[in-house]
Amino acid sequence: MLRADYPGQVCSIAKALEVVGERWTLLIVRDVMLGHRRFGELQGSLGVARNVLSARLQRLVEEDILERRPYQSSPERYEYFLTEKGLDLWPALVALQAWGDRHSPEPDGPPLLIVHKECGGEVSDRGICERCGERLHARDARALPGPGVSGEALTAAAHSR
Amino acid sequence: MLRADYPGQVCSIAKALEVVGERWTLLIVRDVMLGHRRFGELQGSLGVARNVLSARLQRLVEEDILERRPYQSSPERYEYFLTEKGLDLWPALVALQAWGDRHSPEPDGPPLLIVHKECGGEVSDRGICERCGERLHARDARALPGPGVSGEALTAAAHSR
DNA sequence: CGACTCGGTTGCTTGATGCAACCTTGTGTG
DNA sequence: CACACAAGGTTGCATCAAGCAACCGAGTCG
Repeated sequence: MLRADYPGQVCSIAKALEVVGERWTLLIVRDVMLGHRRFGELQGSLGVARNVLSARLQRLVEEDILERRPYQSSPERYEYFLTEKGLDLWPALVALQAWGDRHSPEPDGPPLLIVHKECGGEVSDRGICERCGERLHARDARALPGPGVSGEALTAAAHSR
Repeated sequence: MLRADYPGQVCSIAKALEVVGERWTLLIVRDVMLGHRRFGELQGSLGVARNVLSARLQRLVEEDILERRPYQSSPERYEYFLTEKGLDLWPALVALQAWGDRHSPEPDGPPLLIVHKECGGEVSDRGICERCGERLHARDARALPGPGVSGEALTAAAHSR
């Protein structure tokens, strides 16, 4: 997506999409949620062009969705973490994932399962635990490889390629 | 957003964004949910370029998110309606709107309130009625101008500019 | 007969994206 | 010491999508 400003729109969806509606942005957020924190890791996992990734990360930090923290000095190297604002995107991502699972399903089932950390129940499209009924937030849930994920993809993920 | 294909991604979020992640697409879906059904109406409301709107509508119809129905013949004129697949995007839109409201609020409050048709209760970011607790779908809810919408915007909306 | 409406399409310009090469700071190897 | 390699970018260039204005075709209105 282009750097999207939607002039004249009063709508909050438009405002949200101005930030997270650019191409790659939501996928970057998802990847950070899944534990990818470093530039190279994100680049390899997403296959996005490096300059574009660089621009998106900068914008996400500016918008206070990601935080950039050094994990070593000399040479300085950085990791990206989600802020509270970034973590708050979780329900939207869960809803999108559920929509994708429902309407263009993998033959063997969903590639990624989201489960409630505490009770192990599956999480619904509304971000609510199907087992215990609790209304969850990003930190309450964990993603597991689902039945639809292929062997090679798993291996690739294990090597965090 | 560009016509986004995210090669090599197994993720359902990526699959969802391939379709609805293009620039303008989600805003078009939102607009149709709000009752804008015709080409000119959508174009005026969104301010999107006509060729882009045309391309998006075509793609949305191909993807079975919208349905194109004639409402008169000679000359043939068409309206766009959401399919079930399109209506299923509602939870994602609600989540995005809630995120926008929370993290870049209008000074006077949200521009658009979503309420449960039956009981009039406000709808949470999870698409659940705050009053009666029911888990809602697109057809169960209605959007009302909220406190944050300015007088002129209301007038403009009334004239469906 | 000319102006207007609706729902587009066409052509041109601008700007974002994809790709490969390069840079900088530092470590490991022979 | 020279060389290769790693991480995290930046730069330059080609391509493709978006924005804009003009046009089109079928039909209605005055």
